[in-house]
Amino acid sequence: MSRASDRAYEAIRSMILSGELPAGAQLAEEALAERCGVSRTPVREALRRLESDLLVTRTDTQRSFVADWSIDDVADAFELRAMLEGKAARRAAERMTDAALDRIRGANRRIAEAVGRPVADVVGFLEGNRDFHAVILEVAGSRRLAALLSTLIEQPVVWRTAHQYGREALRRSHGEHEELIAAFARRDGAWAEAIMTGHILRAYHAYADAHRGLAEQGLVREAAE
Amino acid sequence: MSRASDRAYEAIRSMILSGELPAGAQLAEEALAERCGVSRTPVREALRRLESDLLVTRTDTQRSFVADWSIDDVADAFELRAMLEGKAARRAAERMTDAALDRIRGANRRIAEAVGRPVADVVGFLEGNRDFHAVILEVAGSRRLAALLSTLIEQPVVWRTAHQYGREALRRSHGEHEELIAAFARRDGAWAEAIMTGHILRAYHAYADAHRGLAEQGLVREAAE
DNA sequence: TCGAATGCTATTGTATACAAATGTCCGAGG
DNA sequence: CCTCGGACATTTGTATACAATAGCATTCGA
Repeated sequence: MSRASDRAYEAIRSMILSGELPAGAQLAEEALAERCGVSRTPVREALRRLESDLLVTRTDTQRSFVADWSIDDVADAFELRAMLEGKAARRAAERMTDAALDRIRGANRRIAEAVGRPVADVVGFLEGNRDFHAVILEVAGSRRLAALLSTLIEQPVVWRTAHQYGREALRRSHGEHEELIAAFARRDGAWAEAIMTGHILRAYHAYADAHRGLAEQGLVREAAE
Repeated sequence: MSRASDRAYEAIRSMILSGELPAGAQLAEEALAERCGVSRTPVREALRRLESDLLVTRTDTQRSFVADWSIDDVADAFELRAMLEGKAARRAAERMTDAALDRIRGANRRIAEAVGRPVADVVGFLEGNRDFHAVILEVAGSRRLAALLSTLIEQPVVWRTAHQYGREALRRSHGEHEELIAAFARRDGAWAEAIMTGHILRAYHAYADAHRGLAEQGLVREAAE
C-alpha cells in the first residue's frame, strides 16, 4: 500500500460508487488532489487505475470524466461476467479442496445471518457475497481470469441499487449459493458452471427490474443532472 | 498520443516482445527513462500500462520485472481467449453488416497473398490476422469484451515463436477464416462461435508443439538467463 | 448576423528534486 | 561458520515547477 496513491484511488472510487461524483462529471486532477489531500502525481495514477476499471473514461484530449454506464453497458458487463464466473466456478469445482469448501460454507453462513436479521443487513450481505465469490476465484487458480473479472465486479449503478433488492432476492441468492456448494462438494464442474451462470444472470435481472422500477419513478437519472 | 509516455510504452513493450528485455529482468525506472530518452514520469505511466497488460509484474515491494509466462500461464491465456473470441464471433455474426463482411474478406485475402508468396511473409500474415480479428471485435460491439481481450492477444512468447509456424499452419489458419466468413455471411452465431473457439485452440496447440520442439533443442530458456 | 481568428484560462504532460523505502554487503559477535 | 545489525547504495513515491495544449469567449471582419 503506497500511501498517497492508494488513498487517492480509494477516495475517488468511493466518491464515484456513492454517486457523490455523478456520471459525466469532469475529473480535474488538481481539484481531486486537493479533495484527497495529496498532490497531482498520485491522483494521476489513481485515475489511470480507475480508467482501466472502466469507472472513468477519457476523451481524445485526455480529459477524465466519470463513466456513464448505459443500460446496454450494464447488460454487456453482466453477460461477460456470467460467462467468466461460470468458467471460474467450473475450474474451482475441479480443483476444490476441503479447506476452501469450508471457507465458502462460512461465507454463505454469514450471508444467511445477514439476511436473517430483523432488518436485513445489506452491507453484511454484500461482504459475505464478496468473500464467497473471492474464494471461488482463488480456487479457480487463474490469475488472468481473476484480473479480467476484477474489472467487471464492481459497477457503480449496481452498487447504488443493491439496497433496492428485497429480502426475497437476498434469500434466493443464498439458496443458489447452497446449490453451488453442493456442486463443489461433488467436484462437478459442469454443474457448478451452470448454476453460477444462472446465478449471475438472475442477479442481472433482479437489478434490471429494480432499475426499471426506479426509472418509472424518475429516481435514477437525478444524480447525473 | 501524449508524446513521451506513449513513446516509452511502445519502446518498453517492443523491448519485451522482442526478447531484448528477457523474462525476469528488473525494470528500473531510471534506467528505462534513460534508454527511452524521457524522464521517469512517463516511464512510470508506461510501466503501469504494461502491468495491466500482464507483460510486467511487480513484487510486493513495488519493483517491476518482465513477466515470466509459464507454459500453464500461456495455456490459461489461450483458454480464456478462445472463450472470449468465440463469444465475440457469435455477437459479430448476429450483428454483421455487408460492409464489415467485405473488410473481413479483404483481410483474409491479404493473408492468402502473404502465405502464397515464394517465401511466406509472416509479418504480412500477422498483420492481416490482426485486422481480421479486429474487425470481428469491432462488429461484436462490446467495449468491455474488447478491453478484456486486449490484455490477452499479445503475448511475448507467442510473438517470438510465431515465426516457427510452418506454411501449412498458416494455410490452415486461412482456411478456418474462410469458414468463419461463411458463418458470418449466414449470420449464424453458434456456428461462428464454434469455429472461432476451435480456431484459437488450434493456434494454441500449434504454438505448444512449436514450443515443445524448441524446448527439446534447449532453445527456449536462453533469453531468460 | 455569422464565422473565423485570437488571446486568455483551465487542464494536462513532463522534468526534476527530494523523501521514504528497500536491497545489499560487510563486519562484529556468538 | 553462521547470523544478526547497521551503514550505504538503489529504487520507488510524492511534491512541485514549468511547458504544452485544449477549451472558451470575445472581438473583428465580411
